[in-house]
Amino acid sequence: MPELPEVETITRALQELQGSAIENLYISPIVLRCQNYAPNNLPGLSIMRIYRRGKFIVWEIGPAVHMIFHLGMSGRLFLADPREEAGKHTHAIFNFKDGKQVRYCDPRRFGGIWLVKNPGEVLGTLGPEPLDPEFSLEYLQECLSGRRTPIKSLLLDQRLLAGLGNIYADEALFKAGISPERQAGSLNSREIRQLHRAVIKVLQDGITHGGTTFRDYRDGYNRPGGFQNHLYVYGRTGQPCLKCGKPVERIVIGGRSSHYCPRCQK
DNA sequence: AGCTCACCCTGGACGC
DNA sequence: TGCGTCCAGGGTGAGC
Repeated sequence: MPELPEVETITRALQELQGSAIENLYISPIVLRCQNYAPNNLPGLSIMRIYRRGKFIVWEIGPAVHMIFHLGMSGRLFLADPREEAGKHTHAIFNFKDGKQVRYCDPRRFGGIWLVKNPGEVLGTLGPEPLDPEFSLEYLQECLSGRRTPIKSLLLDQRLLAGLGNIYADEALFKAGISPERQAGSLNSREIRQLHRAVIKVLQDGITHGGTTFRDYRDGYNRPGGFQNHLYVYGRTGQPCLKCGKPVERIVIGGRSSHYCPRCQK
């Protein structure tokens, strides 16, 4: 389940493609979500820029095309050795004139590829980047104010904040000492400040360790990440809290599993 | 408008 | 060993 730190790690690896020209490509129609530009016109064009927005990876191609990837929960986008056989569930392959190859694989097919002229068509509803100054304490305060929905559900809403997923939302709430079930509007200013700091910190730490490999995630070179060794609550149901020793509990909030310490998180 | 929940999909874990 | 069942979850959209 690639979230912001995983997608950022992949994006950084793929940035070595900036300046490379496309030789040929294959995209399976089953992963092509939207297309207002013909893939046949791509060969010969160069990758101008590669960047991340929320959990999306954007390739700016030629003067006016954007190829946008979302990895869902089992997707991989990585530089591959063209001589190696493509695995099952390889839905797209990009060959570049300098000999590089990128593959897109996604067994569960929750992800997808968009080929559009205007990236806003896909990214337009996203909230601010959590690691940009735009995500200020005041902004978070405004988002939570008056909301009765559980804080956990709100943190996963990409319209308010782009890039947070289940793992880092649980970790941020643990770090801030806040129960995932709390109504968002009930947090006091001290708690909001702690949550604001915690969100930024867990994402930065995740990036530092190259992301979390819980099941499927691999980086832009198809290697696992290292942050799974630094998780406090996610996936640790029944194991002792690393701060107080009380067993970590798992509950379902808004249809998503949530892991928390009933003693450390109020 | 705000909120909850079912749905999409497949590999892997688990029980009998 | 092998079969069946259940679960994971991001984003979307239906329904209350």
